[in-house]
Amino acid sequence: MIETGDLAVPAATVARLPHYLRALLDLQSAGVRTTSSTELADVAGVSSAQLRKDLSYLGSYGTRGVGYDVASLSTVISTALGLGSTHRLAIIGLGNLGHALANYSGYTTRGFEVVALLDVADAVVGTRPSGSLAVEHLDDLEQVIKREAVTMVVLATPAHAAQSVAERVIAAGVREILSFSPVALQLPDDAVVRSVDVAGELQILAFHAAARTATRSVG
Amino acid sequence: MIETGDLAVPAATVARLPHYLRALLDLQSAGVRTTSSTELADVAGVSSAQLRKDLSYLGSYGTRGVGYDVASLSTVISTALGLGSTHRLAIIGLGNLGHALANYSGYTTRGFEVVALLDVADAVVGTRPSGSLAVEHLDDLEQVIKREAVTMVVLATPAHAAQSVAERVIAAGVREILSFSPVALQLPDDAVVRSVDVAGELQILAFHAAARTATRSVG
DNA sequence: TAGATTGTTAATCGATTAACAATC
DNA sequence: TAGATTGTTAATCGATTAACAATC
Repeated sequence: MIETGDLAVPAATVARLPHYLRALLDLQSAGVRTTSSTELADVAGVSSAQLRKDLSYLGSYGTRGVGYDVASLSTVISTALGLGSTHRLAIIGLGNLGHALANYSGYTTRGFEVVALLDVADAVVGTRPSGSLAVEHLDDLEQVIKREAVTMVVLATPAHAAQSVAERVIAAGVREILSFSPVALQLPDDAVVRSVDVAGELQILAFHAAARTATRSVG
Repeated sequence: MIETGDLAVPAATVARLPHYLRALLDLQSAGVRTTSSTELADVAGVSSAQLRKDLSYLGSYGTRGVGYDVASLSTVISTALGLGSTHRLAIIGLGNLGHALANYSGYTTRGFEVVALLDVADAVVGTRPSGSLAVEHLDDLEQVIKREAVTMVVLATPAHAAQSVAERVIAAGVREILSFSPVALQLPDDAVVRSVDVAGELQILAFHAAARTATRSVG
């Protein structure tokens, strides 16, 4: 359960809210004005029971017998997700992945803005990987976070650097980190870290592939 | 529960096995030969009770009073994850992200090999984004999958193309897909899809940030 | 009113935690 | 033997599902 002033939302529900928002925006751009829990759940890839249960944690925004207004429900979810205010991102580490993340168009669209890029390599510092922002040196991390009022950090450094960089980020007052390093960061409890581990995801798929083979040859 | 010939492993446990493997390899390269559930759990970022419970699904590979042999436990987990055989990957969509994924060094190392790159853009087909492999045209998807004996696909296309490309991938006999498109793919039950949604992860962080603010201002 | 669909309750299921007997 | 640490059992907790009363 993640407690907000007025709401208490299970972590599993929070993790699905972005899917619902995406599904609503898809429906909206397809011209759909009103939807049902069945339709929306279908687009989002969950069961209608789960969708209704999840939405119930946010309040009661549907109309019995009718369904949900697409536009207003997306506002409700956007607001719950804190996308009203803009989140200012710094991307740390501009290797392959950091470079791609700097050029990713996904956040600029809604609620997120990349305001700083940082790295340690002389070859990279000073360049403009996304055209606009120039990469600054990691030595200046604390100043840059303060100057740009950074509220979230995307960590795309090599694994061996992730822990120490994360500590500096936290010390500088940032609490939200999205890490692409496959290491468990040891940080204070009030830090929120989400991790994306591409190799790990592939290994999970490999487990399923192995299970399929083993099951087929036995059963 | 994911059933293998001899094992039944909960999905939540499977999702943590890559962390354990990573932690073991870290310990190994630090020269540690024997570890305990406490130490390993610490490095992997879980509780020791959870680690022991998870490992128990794979069998009984520790020694009471002593701990676990780092090298042999990593073999056990590697094998369970199906990393003994090599998995042949095709990356579809070579925009920003696909380009970064093609150059990612993480998989080449262990059990995974990128054997094909596919895209639709004339400007990209024929180029060699990672130096070696040339990008082929998506029209030839089925042939390429057969020719290269592709077993897993990494989907990095724009969202609107993801569903139809995924259907072709499945029809061509591939069952494991790692998708970077933030859409719920509607596929047969025997397909295994893992999704990575960067914007979604940021939104989850934003929820936590909003919760923090709301709680602080109330409590 | 009759039909549709929400929001909620209760039942089920799965995952986590804690504690300890087994055993090196 | 005494100390350490696993593997497992039982208790708790959280998440999902199903069913339906409320209500548009």
